[in-house]
Amino acid sequence: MAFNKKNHFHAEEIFLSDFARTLAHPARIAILRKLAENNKCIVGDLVNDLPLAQSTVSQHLKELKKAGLIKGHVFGTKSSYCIDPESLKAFSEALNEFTEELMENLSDRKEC
Amino acid sequence: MAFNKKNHFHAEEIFLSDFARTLAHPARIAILRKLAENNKCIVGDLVNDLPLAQSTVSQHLKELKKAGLIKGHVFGTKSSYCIDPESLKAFSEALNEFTEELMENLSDRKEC
DNA sequence: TTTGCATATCGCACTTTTGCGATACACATT
DNA sequence: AATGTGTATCGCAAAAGTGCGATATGCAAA
Repeated sequence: MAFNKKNHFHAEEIFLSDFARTLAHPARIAILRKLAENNKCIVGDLVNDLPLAQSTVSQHLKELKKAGLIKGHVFGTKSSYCIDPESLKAFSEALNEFTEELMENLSDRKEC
Repeated sequence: MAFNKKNHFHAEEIFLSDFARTLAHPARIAILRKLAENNKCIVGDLVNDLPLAQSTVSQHLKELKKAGLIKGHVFGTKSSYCIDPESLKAFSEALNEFTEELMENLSDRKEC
């Protein structure tokens, strides 16, 4: 933001928007898909599957990790990543609660 | 993106990430909350409730509208916005399917 | 019709995100 | 020890996002 106003919003609004931002790139969605499909993936394979440079993929992995959605393990010269199921569940539930909350309020009324 | 590579990703990945991007700002989360609470809101009230200038709020509304999540109605000199329940439902379901898909794959295996 | 009001849009500055090549780094192999 | 391999990090450039004041626009009231 040009002049950060995050402090002026509620914690949960920030939590939700931060999580949404983590998913706000097709590459990161694709990475999560692949990690789930294969349970875990070595970085090299991800790079081969994605239309992005190795350094770029590495950055996206870093962001997902920072958000807590994935975990990284190093073995030898390679390293692999996998989804953190706990974290995924927490995020998923938070988002669900949010949309549920919105829809509940809506269902009471018809006009608009 | 420095050099747009959206074309290289799958349509659904783009759909999901675009939706996530729409939610990726606390102000837009807050706006959705208020719209749901009040069913609809005149812009002036939103501006009063948010720590942002009128022009900025207007821009966030524009983005939410562009994403299809809200609808705008003009009456007289004022205008009001409300959530589009259909669209909200569609988005919510898409996100759910995504996280379900991820978790299903994960539940089969233990190691990581 | 003039004036005022509510909202949208424009123009600009600043920040953040994205992408990539180059490089650093850690481990393996020879 | 030297070399190779796979990944992370750095530094930069370009693009997108954010915020706001100023202005435009469209309606309403006087």
